[in-house]
Amino acid sequence: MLDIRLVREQPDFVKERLATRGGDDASKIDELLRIDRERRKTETALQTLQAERKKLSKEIGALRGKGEASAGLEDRVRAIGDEFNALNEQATAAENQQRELLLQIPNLPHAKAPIGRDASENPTVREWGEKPTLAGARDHVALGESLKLFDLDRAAKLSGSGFICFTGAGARLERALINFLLELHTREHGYTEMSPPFLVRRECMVGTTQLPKFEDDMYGLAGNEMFLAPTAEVPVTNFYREELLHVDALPKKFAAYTPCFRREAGSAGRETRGIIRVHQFDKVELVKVTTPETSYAEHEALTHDAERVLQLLGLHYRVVELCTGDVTFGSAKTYDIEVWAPGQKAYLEVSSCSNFEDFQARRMNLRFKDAEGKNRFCHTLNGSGVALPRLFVALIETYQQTDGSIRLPEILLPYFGAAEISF
RNA sequence: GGUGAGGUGGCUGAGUGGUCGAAAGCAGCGCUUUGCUAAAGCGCCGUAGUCCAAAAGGCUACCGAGGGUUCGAAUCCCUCCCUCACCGCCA
Repeated sequence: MLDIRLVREQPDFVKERLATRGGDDASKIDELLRIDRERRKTETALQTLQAERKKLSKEIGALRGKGEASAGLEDRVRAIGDEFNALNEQATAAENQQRELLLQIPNLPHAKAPIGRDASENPTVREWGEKPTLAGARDHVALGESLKLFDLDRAAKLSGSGFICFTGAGARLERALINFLLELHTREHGYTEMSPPFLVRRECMVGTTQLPKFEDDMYGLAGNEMFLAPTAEVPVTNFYREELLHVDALPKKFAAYTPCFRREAGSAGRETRGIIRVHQFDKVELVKVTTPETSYAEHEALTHDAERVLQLLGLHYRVVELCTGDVTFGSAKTYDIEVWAPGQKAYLEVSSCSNFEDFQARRMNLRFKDAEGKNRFCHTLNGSGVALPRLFVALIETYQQTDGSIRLPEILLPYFGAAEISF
């Protein structure tokens, strides 16, 4: 969430930055400022009252110690109590209102973020490799069916539409890719592997900004007290929530494989062919906790770490920077990595690498003690490294052979145990 | 799931109704001393909110969270969360 002091001191700047996202956050800022004024006024009155009560109570203690009467004073303190309760209620209400409102307001896009309305205005930052020329390329659904890599019809029988069940070589390939990704990021890119819980508390979902705004997209359990994590970002970023880290311990770098659970409410019919958008998918996620000074350098590095996956697998991709109208709720700056899928004749988003600056850290009270001994909020970052089903799609569509088999890139041999998938 | 013991500052840990924002130790910072490494002595050292134009400073809150009792709560009571130990069940 935003720093209330920044909002208070530079409301026009905040409104201006928020306006680049589109939407009507300016009115929320005005409301926030009104509540903030009220809150502080109430708190000041409350504190004066408390100071009075504290002083009198001490006098009573002193009188009693000497065995003297204190009934008059006690009556006055009792009277203060009623006034206190009323004011206290007001102060608490204002505080809650302020926090709730702050939780609804998105992060300020980075000062240099490209201005734009929606995804169509995202500039391409770079491209790697070339589109393979495949005459009559089949798409992954046809390939998957003929090679029995997955079974969508029977998965629907188990769990409904939008679920995958990998089978045979498909299941093996999925597992091989997970191992390939984890090995790459932990052995070569210096991330610490983490295998976190998939089920997380409500507070964690608030910490990483999935809640309260996007509750409808989440799978909640036990009366929505717990949630199936929609990404490993949630458990991994919240790992140090409410902690004070030492500056020397930063940056923290984690790589985690987890399944991801998403309702995808409202996205029916959009990019839903085959296994491109599903309710449960595997992903290896990269998460960093850094100082404010290094977060942008770490962001570039994290993006490159994710790109390296596609480079090693020889898959053509492009990196786009999300414009102000498309950047996600909590992010200040995001790169999407989109891999080319010849069967789709389209780029598929396989990774979204974001710098949240202190937006998440403030929500989860994640701080560090800097060299001067001052406590400051950390910066948090994450990016997919990468999402499995779409990688799977690009891989089998890119490496399909004219005879219907798939010849895998050599680097996967130790993980998959074979060079090709055929009948 | 049951029973019991606990949750105090960055960490360890004392404190069972008022003078406790909280002893002591460790870590950190500053100074002094000794020819280095090191050690010793002295001092400083929690967080957040709020008042003031700001600094200085003041005030308030915070001893797991939320309620309650009381003139007054780290301390007593209730609920919840978490940790540990033992028992039960179980992959």
